[in-house]
Amino acid sequence: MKKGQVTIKDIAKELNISCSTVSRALKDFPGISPNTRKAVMELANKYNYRPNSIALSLRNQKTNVIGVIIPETVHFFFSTVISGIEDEAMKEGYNVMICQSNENYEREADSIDALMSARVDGLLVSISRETSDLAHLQKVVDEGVPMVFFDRLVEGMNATSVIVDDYQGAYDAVEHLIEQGCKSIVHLAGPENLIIGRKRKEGYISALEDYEIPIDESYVVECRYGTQEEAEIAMDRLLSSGKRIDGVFANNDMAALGALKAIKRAGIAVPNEIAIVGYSDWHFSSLVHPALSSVAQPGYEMGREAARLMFEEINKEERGKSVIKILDTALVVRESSNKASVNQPADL
Amino acid sequence: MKKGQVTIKDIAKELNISCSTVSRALKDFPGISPNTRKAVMELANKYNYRPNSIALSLRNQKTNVIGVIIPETVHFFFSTVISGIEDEAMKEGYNVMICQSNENYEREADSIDALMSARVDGLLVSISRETSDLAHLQKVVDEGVPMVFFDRLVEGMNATSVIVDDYQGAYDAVEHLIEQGCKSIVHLAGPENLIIGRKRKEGYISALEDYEIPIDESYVVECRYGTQEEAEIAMDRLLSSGKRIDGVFANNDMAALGALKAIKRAGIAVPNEIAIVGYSDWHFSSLVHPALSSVAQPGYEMGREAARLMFEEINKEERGKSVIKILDTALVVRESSNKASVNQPADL
DNA sequence: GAACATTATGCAAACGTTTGAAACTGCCAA
DNA sequence: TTGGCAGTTTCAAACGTTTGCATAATGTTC
Repeated sequence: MKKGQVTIKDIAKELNISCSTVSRALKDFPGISPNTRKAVMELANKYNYRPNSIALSLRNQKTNVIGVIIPETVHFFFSTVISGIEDEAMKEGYNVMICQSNENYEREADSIDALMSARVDGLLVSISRETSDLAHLQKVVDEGVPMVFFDRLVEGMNATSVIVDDYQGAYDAVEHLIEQGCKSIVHLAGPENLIIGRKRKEGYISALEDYEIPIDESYVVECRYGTQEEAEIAMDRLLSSGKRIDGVFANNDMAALGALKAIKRAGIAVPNEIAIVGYSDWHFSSLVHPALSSVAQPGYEMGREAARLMFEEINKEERGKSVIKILDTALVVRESSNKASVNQPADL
Repeated sequence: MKKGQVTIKDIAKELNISCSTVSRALKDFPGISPNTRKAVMELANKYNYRPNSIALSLRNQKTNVIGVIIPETVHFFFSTVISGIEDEAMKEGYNVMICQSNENYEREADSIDALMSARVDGLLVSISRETSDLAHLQKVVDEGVPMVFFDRLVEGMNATSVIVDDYQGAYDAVEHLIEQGCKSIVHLAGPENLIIGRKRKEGYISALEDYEIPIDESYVVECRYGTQEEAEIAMDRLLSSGKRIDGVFANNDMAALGALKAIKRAGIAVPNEIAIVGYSDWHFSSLVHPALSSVAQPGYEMGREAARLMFEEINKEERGKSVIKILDTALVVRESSNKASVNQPADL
């Protein structure tokens, strides 16, 4: 027996008929005699024939593959996005090619090249933290390949995007802290070059303004890498500065956790003396002690929505104008910011 | 300008030369005049020419794509495996197509079909919990497509696999509990149909035997789904049964966490009255309170190793005999099982 | 000025599939 | 006998690329 998978040719040869006939028999085209059809079907079944997607792609100029570029796969939020993309793609009969940029510009550009070479029908991208030069992305647009950004909005590029309402999420979080009685709220901010971080900071500031709390820039500390250690150090410094602090709003949960650690080590009670709210509602947030309040982002929904918008673009003839879809966040209040909860025994 | 990406044909037409010449010029073949080469290169650059992988795949009968089938992407361990696979694949110039089975047999079979249709050069598979019929996998082997299993060994199929030494990992964990003075150790076991779970149970039993602790089957409770809630209920039941219990070895960290919750709610001290060790060392394990001891599995390494074995198989002519690569686990001792630590203030 | 070597280029087939058009088989009617 | 028609089937081209072989154009040699 021949190696590899069976092709239409193999079937044609074995039955002594032409490829065209086999092709038509396989798809119930009119004008094929019942006998021929039956013989073809049987052989196809016997040899487990599967249409060669590569050949189809070449002929149809369509691969039914979408490419995904994501900063890291090992990240609770992004893994939920992938899951959403995958589910939606499978439903639509698309395969998904994944590349992780590891937050590295070079690798992002290389990955885009690889995916473009693979002639993906569309690209779902969340740009790396490092990326500021947009040439590689512009090329994609110029060549007419639909592209949808998710989670991280790209400035200077008018493209369809799915993001979360970071401003509102942050506003809600800070408002909640204020309602809990906080007046001196620290913000562990994200890096300045990601819109995401800036929007959250804006939400923080607006909330303070709306409640007539004076804004003190020294209460805003940039945590560039968003790691636990970085936040811990930043928090230590703030605590030992002697400033009055009764609330912390962190740009992400890892930072919130770092802050929590520093605060506990300093012997300060959470949430009673300092209340904390994080951002992203990572998997671990509900599991630490005290359980961390956080702003939940709908990752799975984001993945599905981004894929959906992509398929819309793929299916329509002319390029429509780009949409920005904003998904709502949900503030999840847990022990770390809920002063009413502290008299109950802390659970986990 | 023509829509879509530029092809060799486009360049050939514009320069009034043949495709062959362009093709050869692009890859520095001998026998092309410097002038022609230069003209081709310039145009290729100008139009951002990228070889069409689809056409290449068809011609070379090789796609440079590997397929990955994974139970879920939203899972700390699996996401690290994906990361390892992706890094290794990119290094070797391969793209990665990912399908998640969501632990569903039907979907797993469909995904395999889709990937085979896409003519992937190899398949990396971690089978779903549900899978017991292996016909879909056997077909892959029969058609000569290299396949490597990871994490979950497939019985009745002699295939290259990368797994973790579950027996030893479990043995180490239970031995550690015994060394901490535990004598009545509960095992929250995994589902019987996954080898993984059975191996861990064997490790548990061997450790008890080696230390001459009598084995009581009622101390082994199957947690089919491995959720926190399931384990919590199981633990509640065990605690209220009046049995003496001073240690828990759980089949995974979620179950360990469920047990921890139940135990704390019952007012029993961890680790002093009951010590707990989980399995997998999920991201959250170090973050809960008390921090959970766990058996760490090298997910990233597993991904890389599986990919590496796959490329080896792809590159050699005849199918070699299948290897089973066993990676070592590492016991990470934290507060939940370290009685020496309890006098120090619990951190987080 | 014929024979030949060298250099640069083109032709055609192949990979697997689809599809419009052409062609072949019977068969019936004019 | 010819024409026409339906029912089947085949041909050929196309998608983008590579590559063995053929060919063209030029230069070199006796």
